[in-house]
Amino acid sequence: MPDVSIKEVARIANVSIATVSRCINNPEKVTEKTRIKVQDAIRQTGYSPNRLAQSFRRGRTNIVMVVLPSVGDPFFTAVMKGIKSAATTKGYSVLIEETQLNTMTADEIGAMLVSNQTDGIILLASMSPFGTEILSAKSKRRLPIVIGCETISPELADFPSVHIDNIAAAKEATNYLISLGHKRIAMIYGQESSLLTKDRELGYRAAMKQAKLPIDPGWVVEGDLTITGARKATRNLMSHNNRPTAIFCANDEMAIGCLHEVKSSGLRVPGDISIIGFDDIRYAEVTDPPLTTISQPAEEIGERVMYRLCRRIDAGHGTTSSPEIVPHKLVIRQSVAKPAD
Amino acid sequence: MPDVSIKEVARIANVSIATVSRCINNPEKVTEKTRIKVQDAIRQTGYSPNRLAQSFRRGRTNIVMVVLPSVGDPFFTAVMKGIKSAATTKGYSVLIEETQLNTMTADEIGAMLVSNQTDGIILLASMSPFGTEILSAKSKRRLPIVIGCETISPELADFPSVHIDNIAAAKEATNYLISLGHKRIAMIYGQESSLLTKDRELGYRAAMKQAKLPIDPGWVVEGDLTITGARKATRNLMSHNNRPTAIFCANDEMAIGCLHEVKSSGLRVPGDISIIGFDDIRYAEVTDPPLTTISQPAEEIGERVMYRLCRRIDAGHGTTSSPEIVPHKLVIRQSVAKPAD
DNA sequence: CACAAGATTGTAAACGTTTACACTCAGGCT
DNA sequence: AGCCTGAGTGTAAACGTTTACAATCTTGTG
Repeated sequence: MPDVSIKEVARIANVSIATVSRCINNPEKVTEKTRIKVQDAIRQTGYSPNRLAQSFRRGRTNIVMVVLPSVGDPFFTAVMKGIKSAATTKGYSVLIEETQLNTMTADEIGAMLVSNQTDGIILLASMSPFGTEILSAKSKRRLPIVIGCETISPELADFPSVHIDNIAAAKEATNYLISLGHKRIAMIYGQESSLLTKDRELGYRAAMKQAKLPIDPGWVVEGDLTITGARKATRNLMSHNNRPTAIFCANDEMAIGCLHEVKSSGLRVPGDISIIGFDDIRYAEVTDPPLTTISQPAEEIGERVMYRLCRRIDAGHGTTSSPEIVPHKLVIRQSVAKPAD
Repeated sequence: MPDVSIKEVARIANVSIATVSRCINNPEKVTEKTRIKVQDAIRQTGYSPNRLAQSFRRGRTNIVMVVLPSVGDPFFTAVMKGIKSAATTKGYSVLIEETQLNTMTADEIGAMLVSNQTDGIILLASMSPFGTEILSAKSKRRLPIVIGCETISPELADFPSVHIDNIAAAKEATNYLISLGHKRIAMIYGQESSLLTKDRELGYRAAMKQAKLPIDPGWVVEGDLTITGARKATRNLMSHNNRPTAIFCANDEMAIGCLHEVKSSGLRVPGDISIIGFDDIRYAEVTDPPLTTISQPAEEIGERVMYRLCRRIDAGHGTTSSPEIVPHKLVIRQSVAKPAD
């Protein structure tokens, strides 16, 4: 049985195609008798509506796109989990695009936004290069966009967003190190372009300033959010003549790389160097030593951001666009101790 | 400027809509003069074709769906990377579905297969429960499906697939332990339902048999492919009265959990217990000690499987469906040593 | 019993493309 | 000049839905 359309069902059930359509979409508008007739015909033919035609007619695909830095990052996959679970209950499928992969140029993403292949977009990556692209796309066709995890750049300010208070969280992490007596505290941040990372750096600097601790410029290094990037950054830190006693990493992925590198340089963690991460990915508790880190409610962020998107899709731009701040938490494990000296 | 359709462009360029369409899709069938006229009109109006209408008309979405056990698993995300890179060069978007998440029932996946929202499917999860669903869907509408990583179950035998030789690889891993003198070798496998895991167990058993080493039934335990599952399994193994000297884990994720559990029980790796993993995820080299494991060319598998799918989509079912075996490699790091006794 | 009102169903248009087919027109041939 | 060819273009149908509107049926009421 090849393509069976609504017409065939109508013929078999001996009703009009309109009735079949109503049977499926507004069953309450149809007599029980005909409903049964039609359902029988549907079963008989194995009919299922052509989604392409539906999408076309309704102007809705029930697909949303999520743009993230990397599907490999356990933190973002945790967020994805929340997104997908919400998406499923709302009847959406999820299309994934990575920015890291360079798989799509700004133009292509822009094109995707415009050519309504998707009903809405969740941005988990700041994508500064895409900023303008998005804005122009948005004005062309008011495509619902919401932003997750990232603090929003001024140009995107009128999009709804869901995230923790990155500045406060980073401050808390740094303060924890300070409270234990650390004075020489380094930080490995992400890419220059990442706002999220910028905020965490801001928090770190604020905490240091408040404690009146100086920051050696050589202590603040870029790690591009990957293990390998962090290892390289850590090597630099280790060879620094004014070596820090603690390192704050802007995400756990980097903290894992950092941890490994410190240990393989012969130093002990936390004996010689304390390390604190960010995100609380699931590997954080099985590192050696288990990682002290800032925990984000990743899955919850995902759910909320998806529900927020749904509201945008349904209600248009009438909805509020104020940022939604979710709580973070300092999780104390064993990678941080008092400084030796 | 709201929705501008091909009609508007035609009006402005003073040609028929057919000509506009041809200008876009078959520029060579149109005079240079009209081509310029039309392109001007397109620029002027900011027109971009309605993808929904295109999809509907052409019966093609240029979207493929990949079904995997969990987006969180670094191995599968590595495969995804390959898939996405190939997909992009071929002009496809990628839709992700997880089986683990239970986000979709078999019925829903079946429905998705049938209602041609996607042009094809890549299965990275064996999904035994979906087997029949898929088959029926396949017969209803010959939807291109290819299978990656998994060995294929008999019922899916006529689908193309790309994977390593899991049996041989597991055998190699086990033989490596045996060659170092281990005699009491345990295995933590995945879910019962996972064929992939079944094959690895087969390889393990074959190697043990060949070496004439007995397998204590208590040595072969289920770990459901997650860190926590593996930790639980490891605790069982540790408390076994005939404790193994080496543990073969069916994936690295579990090996990481296993490693952590062994160490926190006070035993040393590899001093007291050797651990070998499978997949060579990126965390494998930063564990303590770095993990000896079987490496799979994950990204390559992803690319190949995607290209294979493209061929299926283009050529229909005429294409070959023989499995494509890619090479694996034993990566020796430091989690395995000679047994103490 | 007739009629109004409301519930149910049918008719047909519309969504924006692509494409088979028909048509026009220029230029080269006999 | 008439004819043929082929390139370029236009006309109109088709894809499978949804839905406004019209038509019909049912039911309750005067």
